[in-house]
Amino acid sequence: MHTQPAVECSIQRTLDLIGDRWTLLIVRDLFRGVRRFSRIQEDLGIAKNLLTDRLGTLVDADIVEKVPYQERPVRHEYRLTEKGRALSPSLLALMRWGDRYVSGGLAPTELVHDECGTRLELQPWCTTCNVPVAATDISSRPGPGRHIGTEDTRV
Amino acid sequence: MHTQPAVECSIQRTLDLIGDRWTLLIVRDLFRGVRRFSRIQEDLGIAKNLLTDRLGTLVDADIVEKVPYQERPVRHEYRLTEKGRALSPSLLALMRWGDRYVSGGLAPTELVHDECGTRLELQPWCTTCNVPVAATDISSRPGPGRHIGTEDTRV
DNA sequence: AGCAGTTGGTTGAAATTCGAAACTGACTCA
DNA sequence: TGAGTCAGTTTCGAATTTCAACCAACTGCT
Repeated sequence: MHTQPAVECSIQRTLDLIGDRWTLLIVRDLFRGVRRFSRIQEDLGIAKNLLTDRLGTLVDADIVEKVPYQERPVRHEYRLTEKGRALSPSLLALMRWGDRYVSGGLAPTELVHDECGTRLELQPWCTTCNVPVAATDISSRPGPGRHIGTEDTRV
Repeated sequence: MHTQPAVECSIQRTLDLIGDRWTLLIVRDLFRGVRRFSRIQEDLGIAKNLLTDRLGTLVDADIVEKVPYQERPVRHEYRLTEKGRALSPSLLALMRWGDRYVSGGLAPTELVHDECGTRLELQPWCTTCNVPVAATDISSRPGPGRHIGTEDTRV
């Protein structure tokens, strides 16, 4: 069996993995098609040794894969795996929050649905009631991945 | 007029503000009702000087407010503002990602709609087509908050 | 063949940030 | 009076990050 991290919170587990100052920005660049070491490095202004380190962590975590795009010399680019692409809702949520509260409501970049051009929103959505759910209408309860502890807390 | 940050990306602006190792965990604790300095400190295991610093940043950014909960001695607790509560989709997205990819599909904690108990999901949703949108069906374009630069890139 | 240029790094020092523990000050309660 | 709590501040050694230089493999140009 594959061992679970000790901490009993998926937010914390996630942030332990990708919650430093650079990692999500690297993932954002990969989403935008910036996939090569040197392009990412100059785009972000990150130190090269840190980029080496962070990309290694992402590859180890199976969020990113290193694929050769040419032989002689062998050069690689970094691509998001399915696990990495699954971070898109998180990035979109952070982006929409920034649009609204840091960029003063004026989005520098809009994300749109390919097929129809509609700007995308991201809301917790109740599939039963078919309504958007506000933060104040959310409760939490222990789920199947809980090993110990019982407390029911409000979100 | 209120000055915009120099960087032309709401993800980066957001992460510059709250993208360090502790800040989102502090916000998560506030969502969970852990609101006092000492409770947050022992819950997270964060050094007290850092907690002082991060809470100060959050208050300055109007994400958190410091409200007295008693006189003699004056003691304060930290509460999320509306801006802070608006981070719930981001936290939910990170949590669902962690549930799926770090916790092996077994959520330690489930977030549910108060009124009906349905577990909440978070997906980019196209309000025109009324369908969930996958990462591969998203494009980006410059929005009204863009000052310079023009590139249209794929997400 | 010789040489500059590109890519994707590694190495090592300096600056910055972090963490643990000690200390403070205002107050309570016995 | 004395012990305890809460919300910090200060201090200092340790860890992390940054910055710059260096390197190796290969290219294309002359």
